[in-house]
Amino acid sequence: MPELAEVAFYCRRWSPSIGAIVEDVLLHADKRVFRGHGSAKAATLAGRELMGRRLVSTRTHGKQMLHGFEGGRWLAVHLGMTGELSRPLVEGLRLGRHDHLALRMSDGHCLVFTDPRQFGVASIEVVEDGREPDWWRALPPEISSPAFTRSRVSEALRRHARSPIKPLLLDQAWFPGIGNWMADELLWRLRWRPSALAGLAAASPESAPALWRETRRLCRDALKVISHDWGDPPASWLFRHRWKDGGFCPRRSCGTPLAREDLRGRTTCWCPRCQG
DNA sequence: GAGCCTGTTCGGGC
DNA sequence: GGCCCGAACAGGCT
Repeated sequence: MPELAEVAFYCRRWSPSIGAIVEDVLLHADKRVFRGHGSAKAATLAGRELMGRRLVSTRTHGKQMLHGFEGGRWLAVHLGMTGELSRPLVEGLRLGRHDHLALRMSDGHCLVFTDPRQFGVASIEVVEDGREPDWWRALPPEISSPAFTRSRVSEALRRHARSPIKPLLLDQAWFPGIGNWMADELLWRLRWRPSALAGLAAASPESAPALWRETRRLCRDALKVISHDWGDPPASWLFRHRWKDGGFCPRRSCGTPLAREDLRGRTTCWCPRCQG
């Protein structure tokens, strides 16, 4: 599921345990989600670094999450396609076969990372200088940040002029947090055809500012609706109509049957009339 | 049983 | 080197 707003939603689930101490670490080190550590033994050793440490922060950056513990211990989580975070009570808890990491906390809750398909990643690291890990500080500007500028959007369009616009929107180096449904929503709002080359947009002076504005607006809207309680976006969004064949364009006075096809390996939904 | 899938990475080709 | 593309990863759900 997780794109920007869903990631924020899951991250928020752990934050009530900020201030609590890790009393036990259950880690299935041989699982694929710990591939960043190189070996199961290394993953187990890294997991031990969290023992006895207090959770001090949780944050997101696009689809990335970073949980900070005392003493420069960090737990990074990427949810991949099917990852989730939960915070059940320790009492009576039985872990499932896809619960790869569970931190038993001193507040009586367990911080659990689940991911059946294991496209997600969990990794633990120690950073002695008291700062966040280097790779985290090197992430591209978040869409909601001032560093995400019109000229950056314009540069993305220019640099990838020969790529269809939709795959470019999925590029986390330029649009961190945008995933498949957000990309479709954005293009539908802009009335751009997903297969149109980015260079076409780059050629028109209004395009980059429009894309910049709508991207920021969509992120804001999605966070508002989804990140607090996983609310469904309103029926006026493409979101509600794009999941299976047979949907209709929700734009007032359109109602055209939506097209749904594979583009570069990703299901893509658009309105053939509005996005002609 | 077959097909589908809200993500990322890697190797091949141009 | 830069960029574009398809394949691969895995398991639950329809």
